Amino acid sequence: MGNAKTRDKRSKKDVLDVAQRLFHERGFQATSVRDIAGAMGIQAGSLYSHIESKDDLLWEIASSASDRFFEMIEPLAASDQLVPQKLRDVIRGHVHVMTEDLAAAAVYSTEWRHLSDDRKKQFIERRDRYESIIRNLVSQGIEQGHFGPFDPSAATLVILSTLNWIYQWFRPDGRMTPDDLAKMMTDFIFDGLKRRTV
Amino acid sequence: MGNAKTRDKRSKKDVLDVAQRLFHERGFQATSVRDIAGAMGIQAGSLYSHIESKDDLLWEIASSASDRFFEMIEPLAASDQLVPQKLRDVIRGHVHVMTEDLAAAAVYSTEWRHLSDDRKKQFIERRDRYESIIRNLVSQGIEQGHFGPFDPSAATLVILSTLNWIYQWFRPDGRMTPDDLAKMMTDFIFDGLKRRTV
DNA sequence: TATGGTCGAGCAAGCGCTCGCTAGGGTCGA
DNA sequence: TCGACCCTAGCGAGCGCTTGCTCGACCATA
Repeated sequence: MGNAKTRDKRSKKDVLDVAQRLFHERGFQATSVRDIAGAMGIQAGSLYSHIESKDDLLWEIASSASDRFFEMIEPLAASDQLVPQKLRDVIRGHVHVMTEDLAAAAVYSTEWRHLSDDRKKQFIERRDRYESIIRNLVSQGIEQGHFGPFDPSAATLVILSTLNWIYQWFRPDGRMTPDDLAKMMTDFIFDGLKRRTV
Repeated sequence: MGNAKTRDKRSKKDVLDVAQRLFHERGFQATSVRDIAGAMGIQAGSLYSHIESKDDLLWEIASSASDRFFEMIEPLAASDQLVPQKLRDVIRGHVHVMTEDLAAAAVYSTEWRHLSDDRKKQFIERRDRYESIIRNLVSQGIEQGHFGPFDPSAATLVILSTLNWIYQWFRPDGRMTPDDLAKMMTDFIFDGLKRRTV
């Protein structure tokens, strides 16, 4: 019937945006395709002119988030900075990738586990590769005497814990900017809570 | 009493144990009552001589986990230790409550959001009260000059991020014991990654 | 004999997804 | 310039299946 609204071009990207917002708010399993369609003002069946399946939706959101983390980390890890500075840059980069799209960050951090088995496997492999880049930095930092004598794997997981929970509490309209958050995260991870009597 | 499998008395506790294990493994929404019953070797309908509803199950798991955190923190916060020592004790206590029951920890950390609206509200209130006890310790530590000049709210959330992600990666059969983990967590949160040249 | 746990059939609602169909816009040959 | 054509985005009915939950019948134990 062609009023103004229906004439707006809807693309796959629109579906992805709505879907990741709802996946963030309610979780993947608790979001039906009717919910997604409803939030776009169309019928459930109509979604399928844009997408193949609900699982594809989750996959595209999760894997493109994964891509963004790699695009961020690879140049930083390959730079000729000292190891502690590289790690600082990576932490700042990770915070920025997350805060730029909190909904995607939520999918990347938790909703991926509802992927189909083979895609889940792929996702985990990629995520482990990302993790190992950070673990290498931590290991090198320990070997070079910059960092204390931690277990590199555990230390890496603790760092990523801190970073991956951000989507749970950070609100872009709060009093902290992403830059504030990134600075705080690096300070905290490097120096901890204690006052330094430098 | 009972010798064979079917002769064992099944209690509500058995259902809760199985349910929280599955909620941990697959998430609340992805676990059907038939899954729970199946894992116990009975039919779905039979579950309902033990429980009222699936929502009740989630509520009892989440709120009894919440209880355990309060039972741990209240005496510690009321002790006459110095503030930094209190916070160390609380961190260690939090790690132990989590590692003693990782499945319950998972429900406490993430699955609570599938509670019905009024119960969710109750849960959040309690969790916020727990959080505020920690925030008070952090604030006092900052005022007394033990800790650096952080925003107490943000610092508290960062601490809890680290702690609440534990259920995602800690495995009780791994090479770290809960005690190792607790020690590492306090060291990390207090001193950060950097080597101290004390 | 009374009771509490279990079975298994079954209900209404919701799920992901498919289907035949159509309105409207763009393209193009005559 | 105009009709014939296709394509895209959407409708809405509905399929096969699963969901949380109910209920009468059954039966071993106390």
